[in-house]
Amino acid sequence: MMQESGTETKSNGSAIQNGSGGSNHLLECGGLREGRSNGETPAVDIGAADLAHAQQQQQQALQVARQLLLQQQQQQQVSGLKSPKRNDKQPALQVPVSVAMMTPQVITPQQMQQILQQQVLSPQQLQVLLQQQQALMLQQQQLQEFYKKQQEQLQLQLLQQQHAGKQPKEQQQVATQQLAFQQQLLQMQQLQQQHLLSLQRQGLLTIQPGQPALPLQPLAQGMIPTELQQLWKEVTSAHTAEETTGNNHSSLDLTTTCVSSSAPSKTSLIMNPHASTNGQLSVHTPKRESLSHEEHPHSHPLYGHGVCKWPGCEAVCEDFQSFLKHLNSEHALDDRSTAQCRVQMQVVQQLELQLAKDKERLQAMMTHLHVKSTEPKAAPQPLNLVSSVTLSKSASEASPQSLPHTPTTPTAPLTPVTQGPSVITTTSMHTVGPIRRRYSDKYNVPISSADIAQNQEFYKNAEVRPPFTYASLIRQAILESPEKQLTLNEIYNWFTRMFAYFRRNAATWKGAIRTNLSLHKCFIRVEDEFGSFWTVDDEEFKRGRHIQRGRPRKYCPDENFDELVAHNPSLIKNMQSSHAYCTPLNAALQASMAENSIPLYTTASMGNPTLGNLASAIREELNGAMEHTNSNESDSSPGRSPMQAVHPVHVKEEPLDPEEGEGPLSLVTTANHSPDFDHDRDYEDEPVNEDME
DNA sequence: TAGGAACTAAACACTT
DNA sequence: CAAGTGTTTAGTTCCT
Repeated sequence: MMQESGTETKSNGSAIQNGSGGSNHLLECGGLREGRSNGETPAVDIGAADLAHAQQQQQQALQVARQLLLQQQQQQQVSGLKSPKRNDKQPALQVPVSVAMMTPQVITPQQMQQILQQQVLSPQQLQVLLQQQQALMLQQQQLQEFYKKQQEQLQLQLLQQQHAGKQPKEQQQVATQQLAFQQQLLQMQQLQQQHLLSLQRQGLLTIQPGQPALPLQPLAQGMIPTELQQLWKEVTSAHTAEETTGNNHSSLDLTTTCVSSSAPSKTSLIMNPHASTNGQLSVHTPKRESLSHEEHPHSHPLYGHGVCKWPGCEAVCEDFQSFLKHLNSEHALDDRSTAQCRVQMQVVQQLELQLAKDKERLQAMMTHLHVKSTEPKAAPQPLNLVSSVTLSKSASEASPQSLPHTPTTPTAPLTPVTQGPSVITTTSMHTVGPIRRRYSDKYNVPISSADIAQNQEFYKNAEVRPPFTYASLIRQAILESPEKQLTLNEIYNWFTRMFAYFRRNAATWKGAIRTNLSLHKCFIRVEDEFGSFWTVDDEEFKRGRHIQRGRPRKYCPDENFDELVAHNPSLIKNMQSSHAYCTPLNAALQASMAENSIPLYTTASMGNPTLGNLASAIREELNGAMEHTNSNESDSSPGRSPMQAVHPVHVKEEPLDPEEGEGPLSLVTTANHSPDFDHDRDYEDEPVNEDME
């Protein structure tokens, strides 16, 4: 079990509470407290987890690159003026194929989600993303330029041939086009390969365990016969079409535009068909190569420095001729080469997808950050938090399909991501370690139902720790309920219902819930004849600090108080916590406060109108004084209601005087404390009052 | 580095 | 008595 815990800790990783080595195990061990011993396991588990995590990051990076690529391509396609017949002809093929082809390397929707969530966007990361994007754009530009040139060349050739005018025009042109196209393909592949390599170098692209040497397989020469066939067909038809349009110049321009803009996607387009029909060929790659070499003998992408650059080959070839020989013999079109090409295509496709998605996300993030940063209240840190939230949102939105959320295996490095979402820490992705995402509490940014709803499906199915604090979640659960109140058990149920993560280790998180309910002032326990339930004082929650350690016990059936409560069942926790020190008047005052701050209780707390009014008056006075005090207290009691601020400290009275009276002692003790509402006295200055009494 | 916040674990008390 | 509930404290980790 220790291992389990370790694993989970890791997997959840940074996300969760990496922190307590001891506590983490509990998460996994489902309440096996005894299992606490763990100091040792962590190390081992961590290793494995780290690996997993690294993989995940790599995948992430891969997808980022892909998305960028894809998006660029899409943009180009859209902008591409008369995108040629090619696009028209094979539009349907592309999608299915690409999807199918991606499968092997596909990141499950969940993983994607997690990745997205995990995306801890530190400034450095943003920078990296931007840089990557820039690099990609540069490459795109290069591609475009290249295609322009190619087109020009092609046109020149055409013109020349037409000049010669000996051969049947059509044949000549087709042949020329074919030549040029082959060349283009090669060049394009080369560029893509370079791009992939560069990605690799940047660490964006990593070899996946199941895909050995993947990145090393260039597209060059990867054209499958069918693809070539398709391509040529298109070329032919396209050319014909161009001819019909007449003007060579205009067609030239158009072509240039089209090609340049849609070339990359075309590649995939053309290739895609292949995926389905595992190529049998009719056209020969060798031919193509030799053709292209005739024109650019030394520019063969697979040949350089006297070495065959076919992935994993590196055979030494004295001269270009021998290289060609070698190429044709060793890397002829066979199953292996085809498979390699296919794999490479998948890689490219994935990269494209990821690029597109990540670009979207990046934009959303930046937009969001910008917006938030302009908001007066938002502090830099909250911004991060908020943005992170948005991040996860956009992530899920961007990839709705990624929501099939089949929970990944427990050992999967999912969690790390989890934490990411909410907490974009300044720690870069590599150090994703313990990112504790505490989303709304800290900065008084309550989770909106939308926040949770956005990823509701995800959290329901993925065993990912939600990036919200317990307090936030509890609040959410309560607020979501029709009555705005829930029993403890109902809160439990909400957690298990809404979050797959809370379907295990019940002892741990249930305990955490109880602790939070007790410690956070914003949670108010209300008793009625049927039992007790919890409500939330949203104002208190928004105030920020919820935990007030050492405050007097809330749960103390004091006689006077009980009576009061009997009439005002909704007397809140706040009151309870301090009632011990207070007289009924105090209670009334608190009730009034509750009334003002907690609409929910208005009626109840107003049980005694007179008291309520009186209390209100007093409260106002108090507020004035307290505000003064609070302003000095700064963060120590921002959320504290005046009453609580007044009696913050009864802290350990019970423990302190064990002799005094057991059992409901706290009540007794507290009750004895200060029968009169002596609030103006600052108890904080006098930590231990009991003794004084 | 200190302090605050969040979390976890645990102990204890009370209720059902 | 056991289980559930509620409170409190201590310790850990993370973040500022």
